[in-house]
Amino acid sequence: MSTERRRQAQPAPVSNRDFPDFEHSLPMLLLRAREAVMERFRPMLRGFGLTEQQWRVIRALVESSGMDASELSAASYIKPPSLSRILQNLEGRGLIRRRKPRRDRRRARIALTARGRQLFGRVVPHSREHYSAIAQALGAEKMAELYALLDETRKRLELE
Amino acid sequence: MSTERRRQAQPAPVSNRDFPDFEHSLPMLLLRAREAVMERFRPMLRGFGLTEQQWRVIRALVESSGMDASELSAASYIKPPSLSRILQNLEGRGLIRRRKPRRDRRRARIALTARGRQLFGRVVPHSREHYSAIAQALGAEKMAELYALLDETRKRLELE
DNA sequence: GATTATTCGTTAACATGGTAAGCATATCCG
DNA sequence: CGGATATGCTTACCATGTTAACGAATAATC
Repeated sequence: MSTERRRQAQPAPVSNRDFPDFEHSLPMLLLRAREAVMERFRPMLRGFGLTEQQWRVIRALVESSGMDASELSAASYIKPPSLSRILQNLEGRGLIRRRKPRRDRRRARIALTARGRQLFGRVVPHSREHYSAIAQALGAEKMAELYALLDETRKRLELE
Repeated sequence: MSTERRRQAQPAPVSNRDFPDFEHSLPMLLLRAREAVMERFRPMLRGFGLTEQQWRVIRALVESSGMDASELSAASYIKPPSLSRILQNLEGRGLIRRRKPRRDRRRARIALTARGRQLFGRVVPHSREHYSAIAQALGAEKMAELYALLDETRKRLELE
């Protein structure tokens, strides 16, 4: 870091006080932190032919043996239009299955196939490793703090 | 939940312990927190015909009167391919300008036009309002904690 | 019970994310 | 010098994000 010239007088060029510096805006910090985490997962998932979002869908499905598309959308935090495309993809690959309940034929019950569960089982150990590495890099304490803060942040901002 | 057959012999249905619940994985928490914040900004930006990313680019440019595309990419946290398209868009609307330095004609100097700066000026007050609302909802204290934690998280995870 | 309003999922249209490859220009180095 | 390498940006391709509108099916209202 030999270049030290960027630290000049700068008569405060427009951006100032209660408008946070670009580098320090909350959305930016959240984005960068998330990117730092995901950089570790993506290559691994890609090795299994999965995107981050496809993996989110599979994970959500594992925990409940079948849900409506709406529930799945909420659980995976993927909006219906995106989810719709993702499900087409996963169905085409035989990882999930869609059924139409007779009583309400607007809905679609989504469930993992055996193939889907099997893939999940193959990915989990790798995922686990990354989580461990992250937990170790951060320390259990800061990790817990961060979790709590993020959750409260979301709660306080969502309702209002 | 009348169907109880999925709980068969299966050597522990894979998902458990040190593999965090889906709802509580770090990437998920970061994503949801960020979404809670951005939900407030997007409609406002949309009112000015801007996407979140276009706004990031403009903000980055305001703070420095001209940068190379690479610097801009790093500053706005948008990868070169996306940035390239965004710049075409903004240039077409007369919000930014591109110039080719003579000494290195691979590079591209990007700068805001007067029109671009003007738009920035019109958006800032609204952006400020949202930031205030967020700061108020969270409280200055938690806000500071969160900033520090996020920044440290990123640092610890990026290098390794 | 026919009309209206809601709901659920999908498609459409445009913009971005992510990876790989392309192309031009600069730089290295024998 | 001149060919091999590296750099800066763009294109290409596929997947997803975001908003709006659509279509089928159900629920609500009179």
